[in-house]
Amino acid sequence: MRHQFFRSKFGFYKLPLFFPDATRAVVKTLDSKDIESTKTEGILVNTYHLLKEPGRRVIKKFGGIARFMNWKGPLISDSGGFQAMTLVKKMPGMGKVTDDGVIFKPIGGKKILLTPEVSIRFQMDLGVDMVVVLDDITPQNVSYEEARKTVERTIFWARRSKEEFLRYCESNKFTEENRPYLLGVVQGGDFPELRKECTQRLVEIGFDGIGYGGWPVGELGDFNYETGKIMAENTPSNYLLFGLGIGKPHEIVTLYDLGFRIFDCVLPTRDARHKRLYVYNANSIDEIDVRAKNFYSYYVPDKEKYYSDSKPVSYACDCLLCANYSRAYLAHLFRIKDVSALRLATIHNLRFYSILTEKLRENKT
RNA sequence: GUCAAGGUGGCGGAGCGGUCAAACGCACCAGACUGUAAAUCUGGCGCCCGUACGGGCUACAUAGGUUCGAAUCCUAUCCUUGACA
Repeated sequence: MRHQFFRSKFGFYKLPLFFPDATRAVVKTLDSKDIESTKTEGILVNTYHLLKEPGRRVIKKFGGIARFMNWKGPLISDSGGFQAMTLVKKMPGMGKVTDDGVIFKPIGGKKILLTPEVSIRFQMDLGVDMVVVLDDITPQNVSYEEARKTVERTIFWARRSKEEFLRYCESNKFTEENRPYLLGVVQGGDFPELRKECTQRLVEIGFDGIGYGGWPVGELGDFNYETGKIMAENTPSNYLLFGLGIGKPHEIVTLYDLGFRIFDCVLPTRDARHKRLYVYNANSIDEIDVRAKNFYSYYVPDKEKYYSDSKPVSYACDCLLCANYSRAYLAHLFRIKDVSALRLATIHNLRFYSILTEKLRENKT
């Protein structure tokens, strides 16, 4: 039986949940009350970014990130590996990956050594509900041999992370009931046998769930659902399956059907800032059918044809934007480059995603 | 009225005899964005034909002229801005 609920300091939340990325303890252009208004239940923050700013001391003083940003809901932190790792692998001048961890030197910043232990400790200090192990990301288009190496290192690090996690829980007197979830991450790129092996070896180490790591989409935007299937088939039924960095609405629906229950992604928020709003192809929230073939489309807010359009962006939405303002007004805000355009668009897209998870919860499959 | 500077594509603004359908910016159109170096990036943008390489047509206030060749030089006209009356 798959999990039905996500345990958080603030209670139990029905799955599935989508966690927009509040990488630096803020969903860009929104504050915590805005996020709440979109009926978004949880958010994801990033270890690497928060380690840099505001840093360990401030976090400790507030007793965790939730109080720091006044967020009262599910909270997950990412290991920080993704940023350092993808950047270092893209631009070797910025640092390197060794068995010990990632040494990363951002432009104009000071060197940071991120090890599995450092990552776990800091995430525990953040006081989140789920911590994610540091993993070695399999880059796109690498050989089997190279992919295999990343899997080996991912497993090695996962084991060290687990040990560090147990140590921390013990010395800080966490119990099985109040400790955070620990998530392992599956690598192996597009090699099914590697993903399978990685999944099985993570399960041997023992986690509360595993995440779909690396790049789920190919160069042509084709999503690799096969990996998701392999993960689901090779994990105990009480494991939480997490689609890290996933994804587009229809991808979430498909992975949900495979057993995935947690997702996080920058798409709704970044797209909003880049003038892409998501709109259900329906005339009311009740009429939305997330299993219909093309159940949503994109709306580009500042087109000339909308300059005087008095309709809302969507009738199948009850967000701050759709409930109060016309397309014409939004277009105007974007045209004069007022920051409120980004805020309203972000609020709208987050509400789109929260409606998506609401629909999945109703619609048992 | 006199003198001066100037009139370039939807707008701003380069160019000042050939390599100019005209830099660059804005606007507009299309596309991308998946554990956020991203309020970003890419492409198109006179008209017509072609998927494209390309070809044709009309264009740099208007009308003439000089030249093998003009947005670029000359003349006239119209307009704009500034200075002086």
